[in-house]
Amino acid sequence: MKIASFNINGIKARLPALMDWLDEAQPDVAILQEIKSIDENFPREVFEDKGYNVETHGQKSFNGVALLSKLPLEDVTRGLPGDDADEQARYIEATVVGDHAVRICGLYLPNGNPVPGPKYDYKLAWMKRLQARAEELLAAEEPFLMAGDYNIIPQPEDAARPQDWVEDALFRPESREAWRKIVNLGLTEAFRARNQAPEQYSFWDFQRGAWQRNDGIRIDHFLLSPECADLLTDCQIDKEVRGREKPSDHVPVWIELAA
DNA sequence: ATGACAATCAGAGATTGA
Repeated sequence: MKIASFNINGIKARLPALMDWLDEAQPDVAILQEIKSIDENFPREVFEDKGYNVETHGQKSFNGVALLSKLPLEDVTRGLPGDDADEQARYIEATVVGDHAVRICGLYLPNGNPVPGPKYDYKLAWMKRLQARAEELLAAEEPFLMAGDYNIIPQPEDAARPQDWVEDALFRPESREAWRKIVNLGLTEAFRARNQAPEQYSFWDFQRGAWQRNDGIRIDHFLLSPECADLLTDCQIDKEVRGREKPSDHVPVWIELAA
């Protein structure tokens, strides 16, 4: 089963690029972030015509996540537990049943800039809630994954110019500590489990010719439960997508599971 | 210190992103 994550930066603006990528990459499941659309305006029919089931958790203008799946999406829940007052659409869960049942958690973790400030406080609080959700799911001892745009640069080697990010919410010590606390619950970061190569990025800023200079960062991740990590057979980044017509600033990351 | 770039909503320019 091929499961991909892609921050598309606007479903309306990215529809042609997204359709082209789906046609060639043929993921069984696509976890999308930043649809920037309310549910009613998401073009679900064009994906259903390709054989995908569609579940969205959108909001007006900003954020918004979605799941596309060739297998049925079961027990869908929207929103990250732990704060009923949180109105930002950044989290969706569903179960996909192939050879194994896998709980899919799609997330768009807050950016958190500027630091310090309320946006950074919100990021760290959101990560605590994500940790709590991971602890709940781990207790079941079943396959699950949390994937999406984490807005976290885990290590210096995950940035072309780490010195540029030391004061940034994506790389601050508090951010990376919160990330490590989640990983250290016993989750496997899929990409580094299979690839130690340098200069592997998933985001290049639109500005200053970042793509042309390969000035990127790796901030889109898959975290796998032990039972899910045992099924992992591959993890790759579709880097070339960034060089196409009207691209997102992120590119797809995908895993292959023996599921 | 600022702006560079893109998307959204709205119908200009502010807001957000990373």
